[in-house]
Amino acid sequence: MVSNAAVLFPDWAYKPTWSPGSRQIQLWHFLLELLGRGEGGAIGWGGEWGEFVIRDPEMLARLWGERKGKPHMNYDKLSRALRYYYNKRILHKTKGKRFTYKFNFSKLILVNYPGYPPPAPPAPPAPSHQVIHHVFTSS
DNA sequence: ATCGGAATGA
DNA sequence: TCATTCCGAT
Repeated sequence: MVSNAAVLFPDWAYKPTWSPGSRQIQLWHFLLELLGRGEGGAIGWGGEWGEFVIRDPEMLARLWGERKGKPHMNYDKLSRALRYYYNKRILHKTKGKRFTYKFNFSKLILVNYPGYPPPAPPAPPAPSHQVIHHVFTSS
């Protein structure tokens, strides 16, 4: 079966909030949750890596509203929250494609890690003799 | 549909 | 800080 790629993050990727003890589920966590679940109707992965399509905007809003205890949530308001992710570089819009957005996975981890370096170092890179190195300058 | 300012809440 | 709400502009 063509399974959805499970997108799992290490614990520390799930951003602790500024207010300890009152952590709230974040929208992008919720989206990943549905996406990873292959929840069917409301949302699904798109063509490119990290791209997703909202098939049923109002349904998604309903689910999000239930999770947050906001019965009057709708797509207009949910999408405003998505737009705030643009500056944070968590998401961007796939222009020209209706209801289609794309995760910036590489940024997600960094942006949400409270103070590098990570306590648990990732797998040590195994550089081959043939290396294509791309240097990213941090902002 | 999509964008982003502004006020407000938790 | 991350939304929620409202809304005028594109």
